[in-house]
This record gives sequence, structure tokens and C-alpha cells, in this order.
Amino acid sequence: MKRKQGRPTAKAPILTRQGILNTALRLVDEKGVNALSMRRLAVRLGVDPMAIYHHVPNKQALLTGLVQVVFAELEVPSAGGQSWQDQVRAVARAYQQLAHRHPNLVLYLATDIETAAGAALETTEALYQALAGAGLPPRLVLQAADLIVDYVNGFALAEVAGPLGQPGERQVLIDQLNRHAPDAFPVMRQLFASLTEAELRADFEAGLTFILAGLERFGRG
Amino acid sequence: MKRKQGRPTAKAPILTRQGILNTALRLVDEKGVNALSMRRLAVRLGVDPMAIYHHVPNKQALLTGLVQVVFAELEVPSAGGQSWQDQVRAVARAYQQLAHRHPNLVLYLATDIETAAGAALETTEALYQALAGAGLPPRLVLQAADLIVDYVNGFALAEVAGPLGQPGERQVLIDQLNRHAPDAFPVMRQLFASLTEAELRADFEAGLTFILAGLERFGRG
DNA sequence: ACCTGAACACCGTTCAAGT
DNA sequence: ACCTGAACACCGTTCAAGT
Repeated sequence: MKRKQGRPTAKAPILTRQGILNTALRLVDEKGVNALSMRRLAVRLGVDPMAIYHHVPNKQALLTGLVQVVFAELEVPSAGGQSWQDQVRAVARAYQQLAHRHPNLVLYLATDIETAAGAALETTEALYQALAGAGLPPRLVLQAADLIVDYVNGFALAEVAGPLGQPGERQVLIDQLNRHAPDAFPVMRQLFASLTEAELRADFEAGLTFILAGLERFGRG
Repeated sequence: MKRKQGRPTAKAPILTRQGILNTALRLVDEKGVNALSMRRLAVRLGVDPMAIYHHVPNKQALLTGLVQVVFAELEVPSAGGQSWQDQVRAVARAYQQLAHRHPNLVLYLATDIETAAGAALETTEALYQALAGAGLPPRLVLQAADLIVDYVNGFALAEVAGPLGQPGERQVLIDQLNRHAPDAFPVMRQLFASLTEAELRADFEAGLTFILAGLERFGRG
């Protein structure tokens, strides 16, 4: 824990854009996006609230900065010798796991497309490449990529959802069911009754499996 | 424009939960969710801000109230004589159009699952019924329904996205591309070059088509 | 029962000032 | 160049008060 000699000015500013973003990200990961205020962040940084504005123009920019930081964690899966199906799965999984690691930011990851597009160019290229490798014509490549991205975003959002915390996933629906007459909604009732706890859990890979099966019908001729 | 005689008390309160929700929904539809504050809403209602608290416990409840109001607009498509594919399409479309009508609320529609589950029980039943009609085993019915809901939510979110307004959909990506060397991201480049403006637009039905094709592989035996 | 009004503890951001 | 501090125009919500 050595300290530089001399007064810590000019060459060694107290605050740094990177340092601010790192602290902000930790704050968001721990307490959620609503806990991120310029003033609370300043407390964590041990600094006057207004000092932050010297490194970040405003709160909006702070949030897009966080989106950039998070997307920088996304590494492109290498395409080496895998089937196009496995390549698509790898890309989708990489993004899904990213979202899973920063649940409180999912909304912004999904919503700030300008920043996301810039930060995920390589991943997007990898996805398009895999889909082109499936033999899909150009237009369907685009449509398939959209489907996959929308699915991942929707899945990630559902994982985060619930007004308080998360009740046991499907439990919410079952509770709602129990408020109605026992002969109402027979299909749902029978469905839930016939499945185990584990089978009721949301399954990211299952959705991908359906999508890939659909894509296979349109590729290669 | 007749007015009741006598002083308008007791039997005819100025404020009503329904009236508050309607005004709030109009405010959100027009100016976005950030424009919805208890104080601004009070101005629109011509009332002291605190008057609202007599009918709605807090702002959170106001928002879940809006989700309920919006979901109440969702009408279940009748299953009459259609293929299961058309039934699935009809349900998905109904929800997508609902989201499209209230873009500023999409986040809450997708995220407040407790309220959504209660308000959309009939629609969910219709979806499960259609998927069971496809011959999917119970577990796959659930997974397929999740895929469809996640896709619709993701699609709706993408429609709303963008930090400011919406630039021309795909334009964002193309702009990002142009900041890089002309030999970077060749697959994307060729893709965009080969498609017309119209073909670049997001296509909700196309995603559904892929999903349905995938489901057909797992149904009926 | 229903609405008002002052008050409290928060926000983001501007602007002038310090070193 | 970098940080501080007061100030402004907002928030959601509590609580006492009016009718």
C-alpha cells in the first residue's frame, strides 16, 4: 500500500471515469438501478456529488457507460469446428450468462440498442456467420438473429421480473389459479398437476432447441 | 353537460380510482413513464397531490394498476375451427399489439409478472390449449409457451428501445459498422448490402414462423 | 370520507468559487 | 484541471388539519 510522494494533484486525480463506472456497477449489482443516484455514488467514492460531473456529463451517460462496461465482458465464442447449431447456442448462451451476471442492468442492456450495437459488433457478426452457415438466405439470417436476440432479452427480463423479489417462478401462476373455481382453466391445471417442481422451472436451452429446430427447416435449400 | 344539483360531496367524490388510472395511463402513453409523478398527475386531475393517496396507496400501486388496466384490453382470440398454429399466432399477435399500443408501459407489462399472470389467465389458458392441441407433451407445452412469451416481450422491448427515440431500426448497426475498417465484419456488411430497406425492418411474424416450424417437429408423437 | 397544505428526506443539475 | 458547496427545481410520502 505504498503512497506516491508529494501532493496527489494533476498527475493523479482522485476520480477516474473507469473508477466511477466500476463503483457504480458494483452499486447497481448490489442494490439495483434505483439505488444508483449521483449523490449516493458520491458517498461511495468519498467525494462531493458534483465532482462526478467532471468525468461523466450526466446520469444518462453514467448508465450507458455501465452498459459498455458490461458488454465488454462478453467474449465471442470461437467458431472452431462446431456445427452452426452449436455456434448459435454458444453465442446465445454467452449473452444470456452476461445478462444473468448483471440482472439489475438487463433492462438497459436490452434497451440501449445504440450502445449495445457498438459494444457487441463481434458477437453479432459471429451470430450472423453461424446463421449464414446454416444455409439461410440473407433475409432469414436477419430475422433469425432478431428472434434469438429478442428471446434472450425476454428470457433475461423474465428472470429478473416480479415486483418484489422472485417468488418460485411458476408459483405466481399457480397461486392465481387457486383463486378461481376448480373447473376454470382446466388445461393449465392439468399441466401444472402433471409436472414436477424441476420440470416447472424456466429452461433457457429448451427455447433455443425449439428455435434451432425451426431454423433447420429453412436452411440449406 | 348537466350537473348534479346540491353540493357534490359524499355520494360523488371528485376522485376515483378508475379516473386516476385513466388519467395516469393517458399521461404515460403521451409522455412516458418518467413523466408520471404523483405531483404531475395531481395537476392533470386538478387536485392536491396528496388527494391521490386516498385512492391509491402509493406510486408502485399506481403502476400495477396501469398494468391491470392495460391487460384488461387483451381479448382472448376464439379458438373456433383454426389450426393450432393459427391459434398460437392469434394469441401472440393479440399480446404484441397490446404492447404496441402502450409502448411506454412494455417494461412493466413484461416485468410485473404477478399482476400480468392474474390479468392474463384466460389468454394463457388459450395459449396452453393451442400448444396442447399441437400434440406437445406437457413439459414442452410449458417450454413452448415460455419461448413465445419471452419472444413477444423481447420484441416489444426492442420496438421501444433506443436511448432517445428510435432511429431507423437497423440504421444503428449500420452506423456502427461504418466506423470500422471496410474489411471488418464482412458477414454483416454483405448482409446489409444485399437487403432492401423494407427487408431490414423487424418482422414479428417471421419470428413466429420460425418458432412454429420448430414446434411442429416436437408435436404429434 | 375526502381533500388540503406544510414538512421531510430525497433527487439531478447549474453555477460560482476555491486550490 | 479538478473538486467543493450553495442553490434550484423537482421527487414520494407522512402527518396534522380542515370540511
